[in-house]
Amino acid sequence: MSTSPAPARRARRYDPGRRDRLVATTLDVIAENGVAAATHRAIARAADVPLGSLTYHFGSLTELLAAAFTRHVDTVAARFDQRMRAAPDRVAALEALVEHLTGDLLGSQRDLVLAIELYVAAARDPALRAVTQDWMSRSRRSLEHHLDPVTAREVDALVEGLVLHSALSTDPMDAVQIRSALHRLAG
Amino acid sequence: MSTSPAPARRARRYDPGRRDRLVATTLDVIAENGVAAATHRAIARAADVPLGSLTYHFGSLTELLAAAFTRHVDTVAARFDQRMRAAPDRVAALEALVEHLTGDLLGSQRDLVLAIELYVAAARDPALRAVTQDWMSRSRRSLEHHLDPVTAREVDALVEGLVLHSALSTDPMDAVQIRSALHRLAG
DNA sequence: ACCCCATGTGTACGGTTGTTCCTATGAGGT
DNA sequence: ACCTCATAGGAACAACCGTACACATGGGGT
Repeated sequence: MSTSPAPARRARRYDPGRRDRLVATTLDVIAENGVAAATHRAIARAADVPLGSLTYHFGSLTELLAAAFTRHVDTVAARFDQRMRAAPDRVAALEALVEHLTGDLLGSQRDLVLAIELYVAAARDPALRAVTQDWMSRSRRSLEHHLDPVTAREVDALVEGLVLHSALSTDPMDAVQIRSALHRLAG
Repeated sequence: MSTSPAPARRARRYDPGRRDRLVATTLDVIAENGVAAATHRAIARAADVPLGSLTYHFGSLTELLAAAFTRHVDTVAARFDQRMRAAPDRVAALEALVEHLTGDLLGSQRDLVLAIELYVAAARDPALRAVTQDWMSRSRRSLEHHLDPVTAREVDALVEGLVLHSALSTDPMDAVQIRSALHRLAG
């Protein structure tokens, strides 16, 4: 009778790096079910931590969401900048962009969803808009390695539109169409 | 003592067209505070009707939101198609598009917000995605009056990106830049 | 004139949310 | 060995939500 008195007592203790893990889990939850479903409880469940742990590590839910999106933007922006920087010339840069779009972005449903969800969050919460703007400016700066500022801006807008279309449309553009559009705009 | 027994009793009765008014009010609330804030109670307050009236006229909140977005998309799509159809040739169509963007869309914060909020709603609710897709296909068909299908599609994506940028960015593109980008893509 | 039912109205319910708060615990400095 | 405080843990709260429902009311067909 007294062998197991506590009903599945949580033994977890001393969990360094939990803060980081919470940020990562938050991204997973957003990618899986959207920002709207990224509640304290859903994240706590996914990370297998008690509810109170969230508000201990992050002052508010918005703060946690901002941390998560910031991490994601950092990852994607760094990868993108590296690709653009690695291209030897304008033509190679455009091809790298096509690859980035068709391979990484439109290929992985996860990144696509996260992009849209960031727009959603930014549209709703001014505190998160800073993250979106950071993403947009970094994206533009990466493009400017091989494109003049004006063209970079136009290409950036087109890319944003392509992502949106791909996420919400039933028949997204394929690589050939995307390459053609980019070359027409920047070629 | 008995002169005013009921505390501000609502005298309203017999309100034909209330259903339509609810749809219009819903759009106002969305434009003002976003889909996230478009709750039964907020809409009821804005339309000055009791809470129960909403669920009487619309089976669910999603149904009401869909009706509102549908009305908005109908309005904008009709206006846009008329503009495109009225243009005598390709060049005039592009100029009309510039006007549509700079004048109507980017000019009125309301339409801009509603566009974004529709994306938001569509991203979250599958039932609303049909409205977004309807908008996208109608928009493309309007462009096809003077543009070949491939170009129309590319322009459509660019326009969507421009709208997104304008809504979320701090320094949106001006008419000159937009015209230049469109001509490079479709000129 | 009368009745019916579409419409209007107010309230209540069950559920979920963000956040607060109190208590427990053990790793690290002394 | 001991004390301390950053962290872990769980319960509670007030606010809000969508929806259901019971009841009033009067316009329009008869």
